[in-house]
Parts: sequence; structure tokens; C-alpha cells
Amino acid sequence: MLQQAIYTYAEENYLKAIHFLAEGKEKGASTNEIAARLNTKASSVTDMIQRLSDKGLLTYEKYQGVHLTQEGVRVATRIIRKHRLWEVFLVDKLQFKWDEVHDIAEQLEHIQSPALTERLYAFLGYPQYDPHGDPIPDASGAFPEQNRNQLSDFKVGDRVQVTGVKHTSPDFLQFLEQHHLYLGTELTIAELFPYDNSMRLQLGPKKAINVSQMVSYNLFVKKI
Amino acid sequence: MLQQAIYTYAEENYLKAIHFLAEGKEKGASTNEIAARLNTKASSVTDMIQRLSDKGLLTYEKYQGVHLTQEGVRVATRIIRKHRLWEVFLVDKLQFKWDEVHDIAEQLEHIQSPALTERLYAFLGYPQYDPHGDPIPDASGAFPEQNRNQLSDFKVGDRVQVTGVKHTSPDFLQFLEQHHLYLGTELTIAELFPYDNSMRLQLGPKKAINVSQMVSYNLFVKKI
DNA sequence: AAATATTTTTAGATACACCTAAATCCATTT
DNA sequence: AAATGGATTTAGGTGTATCTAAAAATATTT
Repeated sequence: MLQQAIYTYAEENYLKAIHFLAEGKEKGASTNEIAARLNTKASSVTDMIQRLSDKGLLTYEKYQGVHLTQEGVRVATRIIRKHRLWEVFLVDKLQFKWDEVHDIAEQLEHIQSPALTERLYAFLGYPQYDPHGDPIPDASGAFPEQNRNQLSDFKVGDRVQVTGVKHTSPDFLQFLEQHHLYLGTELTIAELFPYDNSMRLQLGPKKAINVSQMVSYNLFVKKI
Repeated sequence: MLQQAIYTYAEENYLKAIHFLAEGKEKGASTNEIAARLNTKASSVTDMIQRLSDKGLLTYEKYQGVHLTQEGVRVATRIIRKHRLWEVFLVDKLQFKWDEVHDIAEQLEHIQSPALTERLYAFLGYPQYDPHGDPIPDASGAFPEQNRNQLSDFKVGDRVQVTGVKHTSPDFLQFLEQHHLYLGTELTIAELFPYDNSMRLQLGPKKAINVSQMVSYNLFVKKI
């Protein structure tokens, strides 16, 4: 059996970025997009994708954008699994707030030890979603079934439960906390204002808030 | 206030190695010693200690060996703190055996987040010793009081309790497990054989074992 | 379709952390 | 005091991951 290949932190970060950027897209991830996401320069990206291409982690034709290969997706998924498991650890066990954990998980996701990952997974009670509601792939790379739709896709009268967030910026997460919108919160869409597509959400018999389209677009919910 | 300096993994590993090698010694750590400990070449060490010297982490005179500065000791102690706290986590929370945790902790010790370190410390119940009995410095770098002496320093009739190990090789740790010698185990020195300085240890009314000088030299105990 | 703008790649440098081989220094031994 | 052997440093080179500036390719506008 082949010894499991080990990749550098930089390589892993590129794979993760490309995985998110190329997801579903026909044309793949562009050099500039990748550079913007990783806070680096386009020329550095060209360098790196040539090396990753040589290693068989992505397919690359000059000027045409890149797609991950099966192996590339496998590596990226493994990193995402670790990232999200560590986020659960930080929030559930160490009482971090969900807007504080990203940078620490960015470091922890690179720790190399399959045994550690699987023991952590068990210790955390086999979670399927991270503190932001993002799905955690299992050891084989399979994602849990999802029922996540943007709040903005629902209509007046619908009763829904918060299941995740599309964007995970600390600003947004803090906004949600301040307005008592957590994972699991149930609410009813009381009104939609066509003027700016903002919504009034009924959170309880006496509690309602107005949220902008930006909020309803970035909040995942499921119908209940 | 000065922004806390950040060091590379390689730099941190050198500081840690030098800390152990230079401990107490008059002449400091030699180039060859450091190279042997880090599995690298003497010329690479010369390179690195010149850079670390420029950064004020150690004092270095050509051909004379190196000593850490106060700042160097501070950084090394911080890494040792993290290493040992993670070892406690791995053994106490994830049920790893004490001989399995070193390599994983070698990675985790480099995670940069003071908040994480302190929350982990609290989560683990403010431990003072790691699974091998090594002392964990507190956030300010102070080590707990120690009462650790080598078993080989005691005499026949002394009753002692195991408090740690001097060497932490998996071989040695597994040997101890197999012979039911754990942290906290109490025993009496029943006999000393001058021929090879091996000892007979009484572990219970009906249980006694013979151990070589190498074992008694590498086992820390305190009198009870 | 030609001109312009944008994106991407190439060329040439730099810092880090290593290496090998050769030179130099230091501590002994003779 | 000279010679020898071991430790250490220097010199020169490699791979990774970045950069700037310039060239080339592609996309968009006129």
C-alpha cells in the first residue's frame, strides 16, 4: 500500500481555496480569484498551481483556470473535516464564541495524525455540523445530507429553523448573536418589504426584528 | 506595547532543543549536539544560530557554544508549556497511551493562540505535570515545585512513589506499563544487587520485580 | 476588426532552511 | 613545538514559497 503523501501547509491552503472556488463552476478557479482568497499575488499562484499540477492534485491548462483532481478533492476534504472538527472542539469544549474560532482552526487543520482526527471526532460525539452549521465530511469524505436553503428563498408565513450561515465573518456572527439568532432558533417570516427586500421575522410572541436582504441571503434555514 | 514576535517552526524547534541541551551547562550547547538532536547537519545549525543570535534569542561566540537569552528561554518555555498541555489533553481526553503522544504534541506545540493555551489549561483542570510526570510551566513561565529524584539515588528499605520518567522513549514507557509501573505507583526497594546495581522492587505483598540500573536511573520517584 | 483593458504567465530576485565539500579552528598527542 | 583528529565554520548550491516588473494572451470596448 502506498505511503500517504504529505503536503506542505501552503499546498494544503491552495487546495482548500481552489476547492471552494472551483466548486460546481464550469471554468474552474481563476488565478486572480485564488490570489485574492489567499492574499498573495497572481504570479505566486501560477507558480504553485504548476507544482500542484505536476503532483497530480489539479488539472491546469494555461489561461484556462484550474480544477482539482479526485486526489486533490480528497486532500481538500480531509482538511475541511479537520478544520470543522476543531471548530466544534473550540466552541463545545473550550467555550469559544463561534466568531472567534476560525483563525485557530486554520492552524489546527494542518495537524497530521489520522488517529488524532478520529479520536477527536469520537470525543466530540460524532458531530455532523460545525458551529456555523457547515457540514462535516466523514472519514471517507462523504458529506451529511443537507437541508439548507437561504432564508431569502422563503415566503411570508413560512416557519423555519436556523441551520447555518453562508458567510462566517465575525461581524455577521456577532450581528446574529446580538439579535438572538442562533443555530436552532425557530422563526416565522412575518412580512417581506419589496422596497429593499428586507424582512420582518417573528421570533416569539412578543419579539420581532427586521433584517436586510443581506442577512436573509446569508442565513441558512430549513422549513419546520 | 510591543507586538508579540512570531517565530517559525524551525526556530521554535531550535530554541527548544538548545534549552534542553544548554540547561545548567557552563559551556552551553555545542553545534554538533544540536545537530544530532534535530537530525540535521552541523553547518545548518551554524546558519540557524547566527540568525537566532541576530534576533536576540541566544548569545553566540564562534566555536564557543550557545546560551539562550532571557527572551530565548521565555519562548522555549512557552513551547514546552504547550507541548505538555497537549500531551495531557491527548492522554486524559482522547485516551491515547503515554507512549503515543509525543509526535502529535510536537505538532500541536506550535499552534499560536494564547487564548487557546489558557482555555485548554482550564479545560484540563490546571494540570501541573504531563503524562510522563514532567512539570508544566504556568503562563508566566514558572515551573511547579518538584520532588523528583532518580530511583537509583535511594537505598534499600525506602518506600517511594513514581512521579515521572527521565527518558520518554516509547520502549521505556511500554516496559514500565508491562511491569505495572505507572505514575503514582508506590513501591519499596527490597534489595540492591551490587554486582550490576540492579534492584528488586516490592510492588505489593506478593508482587516483586527486578529492574536494571538503567531503569532505576530513568525513573523519578519521591519518598513517601 | 482594431484598439484598449484585463488577466495571466514569464523572468529574475529574495528569504528560509536545508545540504555537501572544503577550509579553518581548537584540543590533544607525540 | 609540530602534527593529528575532531569540531566548527565558510562557501556555494538546492527546493519552497514568495515578490516585482515586464511580456504575452485573452476579453472587452469602440
